[in-house]
Amino acid sequence: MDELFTNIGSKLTLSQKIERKIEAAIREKKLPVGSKLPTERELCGAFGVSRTALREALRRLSARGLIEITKGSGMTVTGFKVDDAIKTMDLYYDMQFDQNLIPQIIEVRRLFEPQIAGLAAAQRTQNDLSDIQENIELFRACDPDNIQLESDLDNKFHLLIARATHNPIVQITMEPIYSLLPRMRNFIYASVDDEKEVTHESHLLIFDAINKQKHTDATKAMNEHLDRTYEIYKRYLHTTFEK
Amino acid sequence: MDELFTNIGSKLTLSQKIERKIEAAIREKKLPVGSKLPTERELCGAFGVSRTALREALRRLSARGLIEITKGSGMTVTGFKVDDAIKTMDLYYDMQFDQNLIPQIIEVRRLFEPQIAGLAAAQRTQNDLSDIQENIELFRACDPDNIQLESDLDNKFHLLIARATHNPIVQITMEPIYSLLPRMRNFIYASVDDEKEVTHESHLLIFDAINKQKHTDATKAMNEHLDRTYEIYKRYLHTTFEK
DNA sequence: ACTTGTAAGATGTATTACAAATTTAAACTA
DNA sequence: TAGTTTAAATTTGTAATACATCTTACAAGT
Repeated sequence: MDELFTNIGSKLTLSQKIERKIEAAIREKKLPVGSKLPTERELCGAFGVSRTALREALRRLSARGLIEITKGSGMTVTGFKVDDAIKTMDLYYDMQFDQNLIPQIIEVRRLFEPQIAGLAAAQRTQNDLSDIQENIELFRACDPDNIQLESDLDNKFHLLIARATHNPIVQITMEPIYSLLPRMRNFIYASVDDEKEVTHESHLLIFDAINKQKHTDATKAMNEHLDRTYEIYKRYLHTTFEK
Repeated sequence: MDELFTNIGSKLTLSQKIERKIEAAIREKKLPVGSKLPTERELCGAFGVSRTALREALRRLSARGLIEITKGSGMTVTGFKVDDAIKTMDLYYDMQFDQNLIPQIIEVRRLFEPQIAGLAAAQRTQNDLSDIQENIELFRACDPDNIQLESDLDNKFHLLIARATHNPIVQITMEPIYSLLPRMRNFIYASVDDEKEVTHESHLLIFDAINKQKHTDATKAMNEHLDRTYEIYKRYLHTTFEK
């Protein structure tokens, strides 16, 4: 009797059923991206439900990034672009943020970023190069006492390289991680003295390889750069907890 | 007059303001995961808004996976776990799915999976090993005419290795990709003849390296395995479009 | 041609009422 | 007393109506 009588009533609320119907229509391109949805009144009539139930379904869809609602104007199908996915990942990392997420993030960076640098060397455009170069210059020129700006620029450097791959999946994977790094600054970045000079040199090396489209060199340079970050992290753990 | 008269109204709807307030409370752990929210009526009183506006805010939060609403019972703060993030990524890939997503996915796999195999060699447990071994055995024994099962097992193999890293970020990155692969089967997998034997051999090689915790060998074996996949893909493109 | 005013149409919010599910506690039975 | 049933109270879900606010289009006026 366990398996027999389960799942009879769908247990979904009416507004959830409506949500799924519209979502399915969007996924199947029956409602193509950019098209306008019928008005609320029309949809109420079509589904045969009250405006309350319909609107709650629409709120769900807009919260998830599937549609966009403009007061006075109407509703349009919005595609669900890279930024929506990145925001969701941001939320995830925010909720999961704790001490033991840090080693996991470092692990992923050491795993992926050298490869990313290698791909960037192959795919980068002139725009990418000038963006990275500008970032390096800003980093070099910034006040050594301004730890916040310094580490922000450092993160931006890695972000720009990820974007230079021109692969949106790489972006979605890495951008939420970079936006999380500022919160780890107190754990890692601040504990070093002559950090800035060494970082600047590393960045130059990486940029040079990407500029010259030397795939292997870029991978290697990024690898060594992150190895140093890891050493700093380990040193921090040592000085803080071991005593 | 440029700076003076800009940005007066926040342009956020009331329900969006409410959504952000509650979201902030959750992110700041003022509403810890697992705790129950006040009832709708209480929240209406607290915020001084109508039930309509409040409920639309709550619909948004539940759609995004931040809270769970149970009819008759109440509302609780849910964790926003790995599965929520994966579902979002699934939606993204579903919406972006087109011809040129395929090369991007292949690119990411060739970029990341060898590294993942290397990490798996270091982190795998006995459970991981037996799971992978079972998968290999099922693959070997499956009917060669059952293309569907065959490619599902193939995907599962790679999924198990990603899990063997025991790094949730790796999971979130790769799992949505694997769940997308079945839709690419028609594009890639089916066009090969003696695919199964070769795949089986490759999988054995990779497993062996992971089993013996040989980091470099695992990376290399996975690399070669994916190179072959890429060759198949190129061959498919050639035979299909070029003529 | 440009600005302003007006009306129509769309989404946003408020209110009231009731339906349906769950929880709680009382009443009842063995 | 322990367990079960019943009933009431609580909570979320849906409906219906009214009005507010924003957008757009178009007409009117300068």
